[in-house]
Amino acid sequence: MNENTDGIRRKRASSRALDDMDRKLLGVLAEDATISYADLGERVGLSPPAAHERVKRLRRSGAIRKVAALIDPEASGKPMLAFVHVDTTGWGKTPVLLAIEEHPEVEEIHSVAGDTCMLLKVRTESTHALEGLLARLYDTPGVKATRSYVVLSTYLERPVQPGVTAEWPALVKNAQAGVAAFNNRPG
Amino acid sequence: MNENTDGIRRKRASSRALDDMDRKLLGVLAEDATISYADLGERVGLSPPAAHERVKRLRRSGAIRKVAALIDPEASGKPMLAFVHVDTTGWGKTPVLLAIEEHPEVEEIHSVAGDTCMLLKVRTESTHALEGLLARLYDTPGVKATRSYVVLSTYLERPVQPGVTAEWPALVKNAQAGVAAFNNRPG
DNA sequence: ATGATTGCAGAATGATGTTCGGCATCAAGA
DNA sequence: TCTTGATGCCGAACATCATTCTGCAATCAT
Repeated sequence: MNENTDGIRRKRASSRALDDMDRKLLGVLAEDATISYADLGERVGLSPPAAHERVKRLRRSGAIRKVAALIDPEASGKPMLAFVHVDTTGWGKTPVLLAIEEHPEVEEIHSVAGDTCMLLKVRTESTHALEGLLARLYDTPGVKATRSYVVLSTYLERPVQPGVTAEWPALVKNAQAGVAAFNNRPG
Repeated sequence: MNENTDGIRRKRASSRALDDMDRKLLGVLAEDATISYADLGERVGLSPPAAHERVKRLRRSGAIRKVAALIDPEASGKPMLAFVHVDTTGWGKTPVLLAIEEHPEVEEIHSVAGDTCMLLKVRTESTHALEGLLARLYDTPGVKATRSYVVLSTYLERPVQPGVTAEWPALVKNAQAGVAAFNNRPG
């Protein structure tokens, strides 16, 4: 066997699975990326160069997409948040819908399965601005209807977290099923 | 008048409105916060210390919430994204619902206006993990029903942008409003 | 058993963050 | 109009940190 024993594409050096140390590093950097490598290394139990090496690898591999300043919505003048469900006539309306990403108010555009076609996350200055955005949507050919869910309070909003829940209590019927599911995981 | 003329709480030094330079800085830093102050200053037309001073102010004022490493969802082992609408019996179920934020799969929890009470953004390892999370939700007292919108494709997903749309074409009823909006534009 | 590879620590170096002093600009009040 | 205070910027100095290099230890494969 010219391959490792624990999977098909392990050890390919540029896209390896994250180990515990990587997740610890990501956990710290996801919270504060301005930390020095000395402090970072101390937090995870690594020397500064070792921490730097692993972070560099995480960046190259794409595990760290980018390091960015997260802007306060209210400070940027957009206190209103809403999720907009868009129903279109037929499929393939995505290209024309993507035009609205020109507006900095639009933060997410997803195609979803369910009783709606597209889902938008938008952040606007006011109700008027939301109305303007909806008007812009209805001007788009193929847009049949929209339903807006205006956020009243945000209790949690954070970026992608490095951790995963190891075990979902209600789903583990027996130990064997749990182990089988674990071994079949895609990562 | 011991106050500035252009508003109630201008010039309070710790929470001032963002000017054009601030938005330019935020625009750059929202994309890449690893840039050096020398390059940052060059991008916006400022000396390194001046850029540093303004960025420091933006951090102190809270306009920059934090500088964080943005993690690739697939690299962290959570390729599945879903929005979950939660219907509860009556109000005030938020405190018990907040317990699920323990799971790193849960990225957002909002209370919304519309035909549902709460809205969750969750990112899971698999459909099984999503099922486990839903089971966890149904175990929560007061949860009546959930509707999940599984994301098929994500066309856009970005953090809060510094800019705002100055003018919404469909909303401009007369020239005067348009000119006023134009003059107030940030860019 | 042995050679190759990987990952980490310590030290040196270069780049960068950060602070300081001085100057120009602007607004308010005499 | 002149003065006074505050603000924001620049250039230079200084301190800190990122980054690289070398060597060593552990691991895996032959």
